[in-house]
Amino acid sequence: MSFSTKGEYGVRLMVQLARHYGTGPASLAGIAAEEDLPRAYLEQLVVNLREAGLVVSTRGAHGGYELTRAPGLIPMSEVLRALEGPIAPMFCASDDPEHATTCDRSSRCTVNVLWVRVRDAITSTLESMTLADLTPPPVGALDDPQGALISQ
Amino acid sequence: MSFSTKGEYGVRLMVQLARHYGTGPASLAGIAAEEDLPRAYLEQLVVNLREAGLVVSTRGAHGGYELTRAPGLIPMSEVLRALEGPIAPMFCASDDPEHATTCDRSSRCTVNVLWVRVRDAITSTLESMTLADLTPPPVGALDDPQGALISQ
DNA sequence: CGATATCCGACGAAATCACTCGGATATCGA
DNA sequence: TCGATATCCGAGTGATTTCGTCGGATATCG
Repeated sequence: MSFSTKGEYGVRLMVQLARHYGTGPASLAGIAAEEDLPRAYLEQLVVNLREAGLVVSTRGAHGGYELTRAPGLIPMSEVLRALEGPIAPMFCASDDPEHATTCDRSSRCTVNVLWVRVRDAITSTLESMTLADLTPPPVGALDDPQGALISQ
Repeated sequence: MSFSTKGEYGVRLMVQLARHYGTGPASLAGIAAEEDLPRAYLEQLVVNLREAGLVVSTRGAHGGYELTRAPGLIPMSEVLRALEGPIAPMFCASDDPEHATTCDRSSRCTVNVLWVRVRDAITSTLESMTLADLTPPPVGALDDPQGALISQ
């Protein structure tokens, strides 16, 4: 019962992009260095983020990736769905109707409600948080009272 | 992001034990047949349930397993912790303090709060449901709308 | 005694995870 | 135009986890 490193690294990648938001594209090499993550692996993850429309890329020198929206407008549910696929604690309780394989026990299954409730708890939590909630304030904002609240 | 078959099969096993609650031990062979699950595999899972104090076993002929408590007194959080280990969507957000490996990023990590909230959403959902909520009422219980026969 | 169970450890195939590698393509500054 | 810098893309790989199976020891009941 845990997210993989795709979710972990991908979220950290997105936080870095949020910190650079508005200052042009940031390269994977730079982010990999800042977060101490394998660059070639991030390359794989960012494909999913791009296909989900969360980031856009600029090729060539001084290229890189940037968010397509302000961090406050990007719910974490969208980020994790892009990285890890549909949120489904069990195959019979996916939030993607396409991947919800109807199990042959459905008629007499009394357990499904458990997985559905767990799924809804996860998705509503992820929907209630945005990238901005995970992004530390810029370096100069030492007297920001909410900054201390986030970093606790 | 999903529970394994340990969680799935184990919960279904527990539901069967709940249905048999109060009528003496139920054998794994019988439950495996009822749920169409591999008996030898259930044998492995039930070890964890026994060690967690959720079931007791009776050896020998006419032996089997039975719940140690009424289904209504068994929260699903306890069942899934026994089957899947500590609930932790990320290694740095385990509900078992012993397994909560302090990550070296903890001082500057802004992402941890996300995993903690997801974890709390899962655990509180699992704590709010008991085995009785997943156990269909017995066939002859038409005059027991509250399911009191199983839940207490 | 023999049928029925739990108990216990070991083994193994298959899938998934967490990457790495090599090269093709695009863009910029000099 | 050249070369440095990046993204893009598919393939491959070793380690780990998952999902079981198997064989046998032990306990209990009739």
